[in-house]
Amino acid sequence: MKTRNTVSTPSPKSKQSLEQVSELTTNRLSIYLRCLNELEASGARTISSQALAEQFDLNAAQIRKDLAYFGEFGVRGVGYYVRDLKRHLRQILGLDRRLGVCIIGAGNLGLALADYPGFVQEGFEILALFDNQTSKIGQRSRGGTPIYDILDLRKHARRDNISIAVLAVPTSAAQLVVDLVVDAGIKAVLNFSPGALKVPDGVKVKSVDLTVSLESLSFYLARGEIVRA
Amino acid sequence: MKTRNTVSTPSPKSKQSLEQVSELTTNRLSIYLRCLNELEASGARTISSQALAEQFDLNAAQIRKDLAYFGEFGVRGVGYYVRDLKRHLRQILGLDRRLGVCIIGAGNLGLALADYPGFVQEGFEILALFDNQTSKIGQRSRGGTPIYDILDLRKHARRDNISIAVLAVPTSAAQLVVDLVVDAGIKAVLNFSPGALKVPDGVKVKSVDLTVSLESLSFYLARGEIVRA
DNA sequence: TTTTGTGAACTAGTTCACAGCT
DNA sequence: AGCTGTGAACTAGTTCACAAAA
Repeated sequence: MKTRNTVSTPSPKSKQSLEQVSELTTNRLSIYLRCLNELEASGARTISSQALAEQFDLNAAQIRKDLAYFGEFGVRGVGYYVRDLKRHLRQILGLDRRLGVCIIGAGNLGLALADYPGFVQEGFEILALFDNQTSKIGQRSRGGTPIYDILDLRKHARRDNISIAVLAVPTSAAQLVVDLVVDAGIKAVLNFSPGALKVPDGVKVKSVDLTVSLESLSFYLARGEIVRA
Repeated sequence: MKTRNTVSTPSPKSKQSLEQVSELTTNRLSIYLRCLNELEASGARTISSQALAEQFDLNAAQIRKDLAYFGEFGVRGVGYYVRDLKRHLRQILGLDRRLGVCIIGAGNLGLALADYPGFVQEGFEILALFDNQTSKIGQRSRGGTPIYDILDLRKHARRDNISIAVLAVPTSAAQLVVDLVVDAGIKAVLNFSPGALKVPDGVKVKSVDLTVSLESLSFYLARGEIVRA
């Protein structure tokens, strides 16, 4: 609407570099991409926000608003071209390239994550595991991911261009390890340890807190009993 | 001064059964409990919301407001008694009892979760794994959790009083499996499969979506490059 | 017509600031 | 004095509803 530029590729808004996009929005972009993958697999060429919302239990206005932060990808009277929108979302999410991932902690969880099929997806590539136990260093996960010495993290991070670290270490080691990760120049961390981690500005941490999740379910169960009583 | 044998709690507000408490609040209750555990371990007897906020990077007013949904646990001029508040939080979160947990899917992830130390905590007890592969049924996880036939889920759920199911199955099986879980009378599900699950009212699903988490980190990295450019 | 993109209205969540209790 | 509990103010997020475009 603002752009007079009527080219087929809808030039991304200047908004993109100026406005702060909420994490709730970016999480949904990821969900939209997944929906589009399904739609494309089922042969759909176009989809309206209305149809997308109905099919995947979302809100149509929210879909449009989320997308509108990044450009005008739709066609009025038609909807969105599935293939086009997919491409745009992949670009917005930075998935139009390889993303090197390492997993720190070659315990049960780390090894499981290394071979988790849902994890090896889109542009992500799990390049290495790291641990401090000498008995593990030099071994490989079942799927073949090599286990290196945590002390060599910086070296490998640079050489293999690792951009995301997944933390699967005991709680007691978490802060120490994330400091090493930051030191190795890695700017994005997916943390499975409970509790908050201190990192400098410019480093992003996302935490999956299993204790909080379970306790929240417990609350729900306890509450349900009260209500029913 | 302090609880002598205060069996009757400072009468929980009638609010408790009436008002709808946000999930953000219940997640934070879990975090507060963790903080209190740390504080108690370090010998603190009382803590003010201010001190709690400073020490754990929270907001004092929010702590007070969150707690106030459930009762008046503080003492003006003093703060909160650590041990008392811990007890109240455990009761609110329904952790003052055993909670039977099962894990569905005895693949890498399911087996790792069964033995994950952070998982066996508070009132939670991982009682069983379930799978449909005959080669796995009858075996045990390293930590000793038995693997049963998914078809016997209902039987075991009743016998062992399982109240929470953790789903660690392939995406393609997720909806089918959650239907079995619901059918077995389980009312709370922690889902590790990507994508939404349909469940009837009265069943609570919490999802940990690793794809969304990773893609959100990727977005952050891509955005960072744009900003810096 | 259909459907987008978006201001406006609404709802939810957070933080402020202070009366009132200890 | 110190600190809680809470209305009020503020901020963030969602949904509505409609003008404009295809």
